[in-house]
Amino acid sequence: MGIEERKQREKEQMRRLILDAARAIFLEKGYYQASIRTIADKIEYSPGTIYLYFKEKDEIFLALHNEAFGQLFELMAPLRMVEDPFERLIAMGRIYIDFALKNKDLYDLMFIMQAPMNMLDDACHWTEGDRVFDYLVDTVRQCQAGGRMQGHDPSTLSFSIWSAMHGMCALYCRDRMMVVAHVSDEFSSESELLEGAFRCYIDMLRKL
Amino acid sequence: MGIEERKQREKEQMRRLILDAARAIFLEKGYYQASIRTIADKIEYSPGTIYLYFKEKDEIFLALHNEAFGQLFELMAPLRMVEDPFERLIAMGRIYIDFALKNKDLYDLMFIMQAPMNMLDDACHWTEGDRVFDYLVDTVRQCQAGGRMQGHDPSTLSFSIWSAMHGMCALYCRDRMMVVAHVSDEFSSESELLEGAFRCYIDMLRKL
DNA sequence: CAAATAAATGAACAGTGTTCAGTAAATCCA
DNA sequence: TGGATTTACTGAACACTGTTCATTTATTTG
Repeated sequence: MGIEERKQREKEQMRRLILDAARAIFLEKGYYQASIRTIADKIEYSPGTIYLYFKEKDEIFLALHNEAFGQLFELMAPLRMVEDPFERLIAMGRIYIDFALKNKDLYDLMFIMQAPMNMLDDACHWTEGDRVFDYLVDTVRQCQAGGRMQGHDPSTLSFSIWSAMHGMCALYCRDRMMVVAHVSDEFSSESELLEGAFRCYIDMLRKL
Repeated sequence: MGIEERKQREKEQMRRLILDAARAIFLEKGYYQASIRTIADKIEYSPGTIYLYFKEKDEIFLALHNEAFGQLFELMAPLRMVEDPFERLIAMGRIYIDFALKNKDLYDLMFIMQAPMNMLDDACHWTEGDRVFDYLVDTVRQCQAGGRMQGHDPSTLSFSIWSAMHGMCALYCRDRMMVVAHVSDEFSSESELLEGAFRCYIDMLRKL
């Protein structure tokens, strides 16, 4: 009898229901407004019920964090079509920054917030992060095999590249870009500055 | 009569008392543990009193944020001694990263946390940030005057450089460095990776 | 010394994450 | 089908949060 299977399915549906509500509130009003009670209200269950599906609030946000990585992976999938590794590296950076620009809060959740990290610092193994980073290291290695960016440890260089990309995105997410004179918090000028800084960096990589 | 002056002085002393307690708790147990009540407990006043000296919690943390910038400025003062602008640029980066490494939570407060920014997004003028950034732009301009890093808008290039530095520090502060294989959250290996990535970046700047 | 001003209090409000005894529904077994 | 058992859900309660404000205490002024 498929009773066990149906229960499993219902459990999964309930998790989905909670996650969808949590994501909606999170994206609309931010992490702190996305309280257990507001999530419970939205799905018309009592607060206690949520704890039957998630051990704690941050576990919900780890799940959302993982989903968001899924989105980013999908956006990066077309990179396989780019044959030249250096061109692929550039395209990868562009996709990364573009994702941050268009999904500020998801980017924040993935790479800035402490919440999801608190959930996995026991095992100390950040699977989603590893996956993106490994792909980056691979690409960097291929660039080096093609004669570019010689004389640097690929992991270290990859981290350096990632840092440069993340730095821009993090300053954007956390509203630190207004120090640059011609940017006064307007989206278009912010994204222009990011584009400009990205071009600077690519120019550096090209000459390395 | 100096009664007004004494009152002013006492008011200032009380602010100091609150800020010192807040900083101590913040550095020991983090932002959320540094609640109004724990601060009030530490200085042996009632919670309500704190609101006679600060409009809201984040105003306390803006003050701490400003103090922290004071610290960073002091560390950067010796840069005036470095004559060659490019050497100065490198030294500046080193001081910046070193500050983040040794003052994780202060760096976080200065460049990552939303708290202090919430206090000034009306005026939209981040004085402390401007000051560091302007100094950076100046240095970059001097480098360009000396023939280095030609063909880039100094502001944009400066932002790009700052981003690269901030990226490393932010990934460090928010525990995203464990994706790099030979780093397993140990301080020494983290700081070694930061040093390595910094050297990579300097190498890039040199060739630009 | 009394009146007026200033400073400090702590209870109260509305919110938070989380727990858990109690209730309601679904399932199992005779 | 009917009663026992397991599962799902509830919502009050706990200990906390930032913030406000009537009340009390202390200081200064006339």
